[in-house]
Amino acid sequence: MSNAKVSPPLRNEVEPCCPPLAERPLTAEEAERTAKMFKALGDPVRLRLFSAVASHEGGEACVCDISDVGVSQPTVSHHLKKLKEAGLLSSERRGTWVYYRVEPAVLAAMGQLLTRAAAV
Amino acid sequence: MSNAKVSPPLRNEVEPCCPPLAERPLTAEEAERTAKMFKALGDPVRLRLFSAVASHEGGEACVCDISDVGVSQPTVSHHLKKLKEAGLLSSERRGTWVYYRVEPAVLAAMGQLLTRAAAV
DNA sequence: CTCCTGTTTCGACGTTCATCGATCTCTCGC
DNA sequence: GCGAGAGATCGATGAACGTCGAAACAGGAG
Repeated sequence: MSNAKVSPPLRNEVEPCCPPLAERPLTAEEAERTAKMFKALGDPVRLRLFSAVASHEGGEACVCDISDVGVSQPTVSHHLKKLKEAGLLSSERRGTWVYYRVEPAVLAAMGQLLTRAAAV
Repeated sequence: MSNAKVSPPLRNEVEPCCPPLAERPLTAEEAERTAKMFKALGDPVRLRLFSAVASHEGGEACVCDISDVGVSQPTVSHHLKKLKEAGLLSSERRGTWVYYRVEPAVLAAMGQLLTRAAAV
């Protein structure tokens, strides 16, 4: 791929992402958008990686600290990228190491999406 | 796994599903179990079907009422089966029609799983 | 019993995905 | 500059998944 220079609006403004599941039937695009986040957490390895980052102090962790999930290093990097694309994690390079941290706003949105569905 | 009778130090006995994501790093089997539920909601069609059931009055709906999601009817049935296997829906036959309803307890557990992760 | 309607199951097909080894980029220390 | 370590990217491969049409199954109506 030769789009190394491309830098589109990749920022996921996820606050208005999705209405509660029990409010009304989701439209096709709402479902498309929301399903991406659930799908990101729908893999055991990704879920472990995410949990490892979320449970680390400060809500952030170096890749080297969480790479012990039973898969190869490229696979870990691949899954972290997926989580980042889903808007659940953000990454920052500090010297030699890369740190990932959770996005609490997105998590809260997903949580309310479910709890409000249960409340009704 | 053959955990016919588990009685470990598991204080959250709400569901057989999962500890909060930010409590500690999930183990392999915890992640395996939890990921199944997220994966069930990780498909746009399934999410629309689930939302359609959840937003219907009484939290239950006939298949014929929610089959308008843009895919063939066998596909709808397939996805409803997946949601049922994930423990998110339950089905009941009443005469000619089959009604699906949401499982509020599982939803609440998933919600807390996320909101507590965000709270920390 | 026979037809009709609603729902599930069965194969099959094409796509997506998780995973790996090899390679590349970036940063630091010498 | 050069080598070493940490992560990311690339290309390939096998498994899992979503989708469909056809057929089977289950009840109600005539």
